[in-house]
Amino acid sequence: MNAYASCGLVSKAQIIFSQISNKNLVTWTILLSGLTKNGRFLEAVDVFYEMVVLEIRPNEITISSILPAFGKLGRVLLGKSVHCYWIRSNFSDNVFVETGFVDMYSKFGCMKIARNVFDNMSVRNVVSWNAIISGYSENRCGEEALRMFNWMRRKGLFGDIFTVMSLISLDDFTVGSRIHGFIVRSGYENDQLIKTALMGLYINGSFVNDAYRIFEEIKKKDLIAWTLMLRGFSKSGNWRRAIEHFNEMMGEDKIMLDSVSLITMLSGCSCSGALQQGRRVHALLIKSGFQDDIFVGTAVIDMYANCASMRDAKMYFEWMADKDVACWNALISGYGMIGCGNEAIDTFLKMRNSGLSPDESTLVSVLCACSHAGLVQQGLQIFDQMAEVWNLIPSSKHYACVIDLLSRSGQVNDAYSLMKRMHLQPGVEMYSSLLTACKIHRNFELGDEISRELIQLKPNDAGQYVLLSNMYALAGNWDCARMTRISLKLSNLKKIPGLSSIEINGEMFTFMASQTDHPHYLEIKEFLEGLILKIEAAGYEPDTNSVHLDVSDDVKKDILFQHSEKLAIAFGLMRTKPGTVVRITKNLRICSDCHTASKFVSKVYARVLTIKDANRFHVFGDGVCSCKDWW
DNA sequence: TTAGGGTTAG
Repeated sequence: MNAYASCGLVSKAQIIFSQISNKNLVTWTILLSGLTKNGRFLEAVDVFYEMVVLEIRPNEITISSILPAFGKLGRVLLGKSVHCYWIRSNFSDNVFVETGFVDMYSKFGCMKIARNVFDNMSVRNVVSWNAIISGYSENRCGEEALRMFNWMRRKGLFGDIFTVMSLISLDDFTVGSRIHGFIVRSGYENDQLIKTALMGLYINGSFVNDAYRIFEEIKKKDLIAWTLMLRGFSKSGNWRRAIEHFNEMMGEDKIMLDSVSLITMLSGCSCSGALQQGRRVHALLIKSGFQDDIFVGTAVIDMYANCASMRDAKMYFEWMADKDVACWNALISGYGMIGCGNEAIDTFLKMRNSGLSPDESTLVSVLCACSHAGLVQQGLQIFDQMAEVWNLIPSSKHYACVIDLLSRSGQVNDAYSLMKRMHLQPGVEMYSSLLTACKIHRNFELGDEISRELIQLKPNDAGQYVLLSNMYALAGNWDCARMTRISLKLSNLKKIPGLSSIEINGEMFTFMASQTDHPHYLEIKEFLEGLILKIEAAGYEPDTNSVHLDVSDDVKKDILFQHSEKLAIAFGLMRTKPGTVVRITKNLRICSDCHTASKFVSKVYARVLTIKDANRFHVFGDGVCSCKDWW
């Protein structure tokens, strides 16, 4: 049994176990440890219960084998009762069991208890130290993790590869560089797992090129390294590279895609709006047998929803045999983003009828959908029912949705007082909703008050300065607008540049405003000049109010015509056949002049345009937008 | 017969 279990053939071990007529504690324990060693925690807990029922009293070996299952499954009560049993039974000190408890409580997030067990241990080895260090690390107590690491070193223990992994997973760059020397001295620098973990550290810190350098150093790149690098390209918005990387990865021998790599690629397609690549991945996952995977399925629904293809999203959803809350959430938020508020609410009701209980994200998606569709009454009603009907305490995300809902409908004062009344710390997104609404509804007095609070709350956010400066500009208060711009420059904060992307024949093209060095700049410029003339003839007037700079109207127009959205629209019209949908993704919110221009383009060129911005979808057709100008 | 590590959606 042990031989089979040790090389991953637990089922064989189970067969032998069932054939043993005189089972004893040792045979039971081998089965148990075989299951936990192979990640079959649920079955391990079942076996443990069976032992309890049969009154087979576990010894220290049995207990140290089952504890990882409790930790991984979050079985807090069961874990605690076994801890009580251990104390009551007066077992002698055992480093395996005690370390197991430290690890288990760490996984429960109970660091105080974990530390207490650790402090009371009479013997500790490297594994015990690693358990407490990684516990602090996983529970985001970096300082404490480092303190324990230093204490361990003072005790004369060097630490091993697991110690290094815990410190890397602190995801703290300063720590990363501080322990680099330790990594080199320890000789683990060339370990593949360490390299992968370091890649993750770089990617999370947005140093994608550094991550790629490590990736290239890895001689035998495994699926995890490939997937992590894919996430790196995708997370940094380098979608062209992401798609190339994925294709390259599929060409590698001995690489078999798994659900994680598929989900990572689908998530990239979802963020970028790469529908054609998304469809390819959809076909690929069916070919590789992942059609019944509920995680992959949710990622497919999310991808189609984020590519404005709700028909495909719904089709996949209906086709899925097993659905959990996340699948429903993906569909609901899809309807919300595209402005189909009633469909979102309908789907929400259907989900409840199917017997599933909504979770926090469900309610965020539904409230957000109401906000996008301007369904004020329905949104407020759902918000009021949250606590009573679904036993969900509104989080700051829910408040943010409702504040947005009220603000946009013009009830800015109500929204402001709701924010002041709630028992949570107001977040930046709430202030942003209020400030944008103050701008739209020209409530400059409240806008001024809100902006003061906002700058105090988050003085280091460039976006807030821009918003504030834009509001001053709209109010004609150029002095304040200029001052705000100057303080932004002085503070050295960088605002995120607006980028618009479009996928043409599976290739991604990204544009930045006034980017004259773009390889397609000249042909786009020429096309765009003709486009502007055509839509002007149809009645388009450039909205120079969208340019928040104190310059002449001609310069303002020049700036407007170089917006990244317009460059992408022009490129899309140039490179796609008449009748096809032009799909664009923008990382920030669409500007109001580009919104107006898109409506005219859809009419003059008889094309459907979809623009996904940071907030929602705009579908332009025959001179109108699906958002009904509500955004 | 016993404990610990790198990748993933909403």
